[in-house]
Amino acid sequence: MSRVLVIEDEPAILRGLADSLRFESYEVLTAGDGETGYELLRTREPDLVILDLMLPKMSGYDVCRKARANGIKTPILMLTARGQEMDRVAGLDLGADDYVTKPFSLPELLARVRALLRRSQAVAGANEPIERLAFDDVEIDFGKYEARRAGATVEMARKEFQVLRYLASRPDYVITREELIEKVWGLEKYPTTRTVDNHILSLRAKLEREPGNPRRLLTVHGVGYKWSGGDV
Amino acid sequence: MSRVLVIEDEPAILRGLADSLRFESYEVLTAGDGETGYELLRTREPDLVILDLMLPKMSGYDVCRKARANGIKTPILMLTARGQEMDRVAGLDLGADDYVTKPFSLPELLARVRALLRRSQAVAGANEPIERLAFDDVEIDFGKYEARRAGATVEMARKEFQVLRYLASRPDYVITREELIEKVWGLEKYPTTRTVDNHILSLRAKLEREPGNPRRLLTVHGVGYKWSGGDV
DNA sequence: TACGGGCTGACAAATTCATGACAAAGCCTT
DNA sequence: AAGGCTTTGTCATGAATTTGTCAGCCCGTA
Repeated sequence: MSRVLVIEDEPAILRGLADSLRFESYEVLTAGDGETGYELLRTREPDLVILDLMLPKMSGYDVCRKARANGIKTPILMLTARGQEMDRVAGLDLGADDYVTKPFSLPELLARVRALLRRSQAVAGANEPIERLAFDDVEIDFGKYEARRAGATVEMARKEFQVLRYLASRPDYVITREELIEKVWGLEKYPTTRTVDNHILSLRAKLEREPGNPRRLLTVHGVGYKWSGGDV
Repeated sequence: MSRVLVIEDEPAILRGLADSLRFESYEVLTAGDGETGYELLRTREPDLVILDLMLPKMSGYDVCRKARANGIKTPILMLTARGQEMDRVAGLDLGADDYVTKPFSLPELLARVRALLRRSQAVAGANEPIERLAFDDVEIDFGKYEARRAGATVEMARKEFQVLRYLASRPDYVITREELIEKVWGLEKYPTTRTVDNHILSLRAKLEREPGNPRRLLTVHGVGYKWSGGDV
């Protein structure tokens, strides 16, 4: 799961936030002042920062500005006390991505956290996931989660779509099982490499002309699998 | 570059927006009340309008409605205060193209501005909210919040209209519960994903021929739901 | 106060997914 | 070319996750 850094000086709020976030199974880092917070932001590379505006040693303002000035693009969710007279637009102009006023509703804050993370992950995708894939008599649309073969719908499970999508996004490159697990399953889950084989197996059964003698989903012995895009 | 009209009565926000937009090298027009704003919209033909909902003399609501009534198709980005009693989708009903709740994140607002401009320059929107939907023996008018089946009125709750509308605006594409919640409910409210299921359930009960074996409102296990528009 | 809409929680049902075992295939050494 | 070790194919099975469904509660409105 994602790593969230909370920088907040009021112990009660810090505690509550950290607990709630952990309950939602985020990894949580905390800091009680701006300087410590900035160090953690810089060194531990969280996926999201929840940043109070009023902090000892270095204000949230400054943490935010300094982070952006140093090219740190981590999404920042600002916490400010209501009535804290601050030009909101200007505040966000520092580079914060969203904004919640204290006292805040915890569900709302969590919702915003999720939304920010979702958005940042959507952007961060290293090599563009492909939207469509066509070969032989098969057509696959990853946005619709639809697969057809010779016009007929083929039922595929989510993991199958994901595995295939990842492989096919880098045609002809060999992908190790470890990489596949990291990218498709994420870092939290860590199934056996055997599991990957099974998904390959069922993909072959559904998509290959001769599942026992694959032409598209190829094994590279001792290394991993690859998607072969060329004509066969 | 594009010309943007900002209609907003709070000077601090107006100023901040105008500066930011200019910094992004847009040409910016401003108005502090609805009447002036509407005049500028009519006479200066901006490429985009950022429109506050609460305005002196003529509300953003009315500006929007009047503009559309007069055939002005300029994209409109609505600004609404949080908690302001406004239904998210209903806001779009007026003919606004997008909206942002205050306090908003400036980067997000700018992103939406760019998106709207891009969209308007390309072909008219891919996933505009739809106004009407007809299938099998069912007819739905989202503007009027009316649904009929075999000619007889079907009572549907507002949330049901909204959920259906969002799904049906992107036929065949799988929408996650999270996205549905964000788009229909917004981030201030954040119901359980279970809630989504219930609305789907009741929609199926009202619209599907065989609610237990749906043909239109389909589940995509592990991902979300989709509206299937094709013939069945 | 009654009522409909809407949210939650609980449990059952459905589906996907992970694992382990064993067979088959591949690779390397001799 | 044979043997031995490693890697992969394949399948059955049970665990885990996800969804369907329903009853009950809360809330704002008439």
